[in-house]
Amino acid sequence: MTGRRDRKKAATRKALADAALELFLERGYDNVTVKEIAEAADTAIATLFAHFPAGKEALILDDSGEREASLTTAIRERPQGTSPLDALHAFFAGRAPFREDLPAEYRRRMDLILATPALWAYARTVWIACQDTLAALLAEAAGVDEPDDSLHVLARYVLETPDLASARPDRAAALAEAFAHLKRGWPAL
Amino acid sequence: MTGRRDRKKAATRKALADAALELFLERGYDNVTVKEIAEAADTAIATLFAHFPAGKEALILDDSGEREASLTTAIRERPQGTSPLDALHAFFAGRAPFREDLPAEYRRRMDLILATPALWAYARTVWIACQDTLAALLAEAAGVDEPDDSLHVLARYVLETPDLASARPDRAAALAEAFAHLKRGWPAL
DNA sequence: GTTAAAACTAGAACGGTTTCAGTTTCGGAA
DNA sequence: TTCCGAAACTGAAACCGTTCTAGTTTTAAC
Repeated sequence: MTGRRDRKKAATRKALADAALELFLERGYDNVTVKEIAEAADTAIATLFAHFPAGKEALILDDSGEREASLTTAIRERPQGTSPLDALHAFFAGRAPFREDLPAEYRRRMDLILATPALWAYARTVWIACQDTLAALLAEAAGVDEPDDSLHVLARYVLETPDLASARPDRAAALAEAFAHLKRGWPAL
Repeated sequence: MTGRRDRKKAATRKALADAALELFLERGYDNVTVKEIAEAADTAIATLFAHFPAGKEALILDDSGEREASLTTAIRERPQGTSPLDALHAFFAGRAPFREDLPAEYRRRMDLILATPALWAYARTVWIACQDTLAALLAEAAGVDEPDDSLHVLARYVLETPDLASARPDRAAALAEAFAHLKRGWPAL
């Protein structure tokens, strides 16, 4: 399953992502070209795009379903007596950029993303892409078969909230405010 | 004020926008290059970007503050006894892509936008850019001095709703559903 | 009529992305 | 062990949107 080939492939991918992060942190996202990244990782540009077909942004914001998985656990394994919306609030409040006490490594990375419009926009689209999954999870939590319009709307608002709250002076307060209103708007959850 | 120079400038701009729309409708947004558009309008590529610095998408989605103005009237001049949220609901329900009985000219254009991810995404960002304006309008309607987190959240959710509702099978129903929940979530409005 | 600003121009350059044809590397079947 | 085919990788070319540059034309104002 994990032969030499797969190990080498993973190594190439990691070399690319590492080189990209280092260069971005050093000189800023917009001042680094994919050619430089490929050279730093000692690969061809075509190889870079073979590993990250979603483009330059994906070098930093590697998705691979990790988001959907974390959302799923956040809802499915929430403490008893906790509403799905409270679980989601806690989920986001415990992550960057809302949680403050994170290792410097994470923080620098998040600061880069927050400071780079292209990266922040891409991060948002990756979260929004979870809308169907989240709507299904909410339906499950509500004991409904299929998510209807109402749950899709809620899922979208929830996933939009981090982007929105991050732009406010007090991010955590804005996040809490948003979830408070969502709870009022969807009292059944 | 409107001398020959301004008239010619406006003509050039219109020639570019017209050529773009015609070519896009004919062959699809992604199958038309800016070079072709410039040639069809008999201008240089540099001229195209001088008129539409926001890029290729702006050839179709010309902004120029028209959106903010229409939002402002929708809220300020709403019928007495109508809540701001009802006014916004009516505002969006009366526009493409929610209103169905529009001239074929508008419809083809909107179908193009809906069918082209780049255009649809750009349209969304232009609407989202009205967030501060809408938050201020909501504050004004609520008799508050400055919009707080709560109103900024609401403004964002409202502006996000058309994009969201358009992706649902019954657009108008999804729009209504979303506004119903927003009204519950912000009962003061 | 002169002048200066503004519109326009052609062409080069840049950066992200795709494509292509060809090479190397490896896993698995024979 | 050998050999075959798939997969990773490569360099180079091409494409497209966008910006830049240096220079030309047009027009408004004095």
